[in-house]
Amino acid sequence: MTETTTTKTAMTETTMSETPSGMPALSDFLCFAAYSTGHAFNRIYKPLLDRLGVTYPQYLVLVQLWAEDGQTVGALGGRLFLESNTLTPLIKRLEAMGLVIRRRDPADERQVRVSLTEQGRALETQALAVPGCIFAATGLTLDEIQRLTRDLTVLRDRLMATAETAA
Amino acid sequence: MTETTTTKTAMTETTMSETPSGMPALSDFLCFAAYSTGHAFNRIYKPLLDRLGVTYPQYLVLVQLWAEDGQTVGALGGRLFLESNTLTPLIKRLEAMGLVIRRRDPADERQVRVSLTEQGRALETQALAVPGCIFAATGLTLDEIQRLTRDLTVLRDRLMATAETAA
DNA sequence: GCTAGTTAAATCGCACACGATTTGATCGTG
DNA sequence: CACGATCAAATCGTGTGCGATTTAACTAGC
Repeated sequence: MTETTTTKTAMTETTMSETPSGMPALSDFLCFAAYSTGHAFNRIYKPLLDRLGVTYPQYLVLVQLWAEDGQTVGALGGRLFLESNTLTPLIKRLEAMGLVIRRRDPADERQVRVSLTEQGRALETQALAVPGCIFAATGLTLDEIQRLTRDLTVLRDRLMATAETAA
Repeated sequence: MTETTTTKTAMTETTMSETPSGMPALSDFLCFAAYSTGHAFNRIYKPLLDRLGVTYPQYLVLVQLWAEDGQTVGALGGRLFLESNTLTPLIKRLEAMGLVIRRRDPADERQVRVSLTEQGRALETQALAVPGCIFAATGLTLDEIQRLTRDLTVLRDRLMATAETAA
């Protein structure tokens, strides 16, 4: 109880399993669980999105635009937590595929508005089946999914608030 | 109850909020929550790992090696869910930094074993503070972290099992 | 109304991820 | 022992992510 292992962290002092080296086991890292689950989702999405001809981040942009067309690059980035350095080339690829058009906003030429083409709108019909497939792959109930989604969202927002403060 | 909206998925039929287009709102996507939480973690880790001079995936490899030195590329990949096409260049960067050495296994020349250098072992002391900082950034209790980690791990393993079956 | 400061995208460089293929070593069967 | 199958890494090409910088457009203060 009155140990002298003062170098240990709060995490390792209590219940986390620990390797001989003193570092907690990787399986205990929440961040690794989030990291690897994200990749696992990506692998599930891949075959479904291949049929649509888009990648997962491209799909996320399209979901945004199906909900509200003509958003600026900044607005899309705000919702997806991505910067223009990631979005600009991604959206240019969507444009090259003929799914969207990029236009500078006449009222503020600094901004670029992204609009769906007819083909881009049409793709939503194909995409409607995707969420159901993903739902089935999780093997979770709707309640479990909602709770997990909420918990992760709370965590994400807290992490981003911390990152904000640190900056 | 006896609706005719047969094109809707199980998810959209029940409780998920829905945009005018018929696609569930992005905030409802569990996969997006995992995806964005992973990125949020990455941004928290960045300043901590910058001091160690490594990236997050490089850090994960080092955590593995601190737990068990001399693992093969395949064994590391099995634990991190990464393939040699990702790991090989990553580990070569660790080698270029002088943190690890790569050696072909004499007993089976197909395999490459990755071993920590003195400098690589020494880095663990610096890294011991990292998990505690991350823990603080989450603002969660240990119980909450453990439950979320377990839930995510279960989900990840189920997704990977599905991907396995589909292949 | 001109200039300094701010803002939105775009650009550049680097490091993952991952599908697909290649190279080299090992194994299994005849 | 031979040789095809299998296996572990490595290689190659494409597409994110993101820090840092640049460019162009707007805004505020004098």
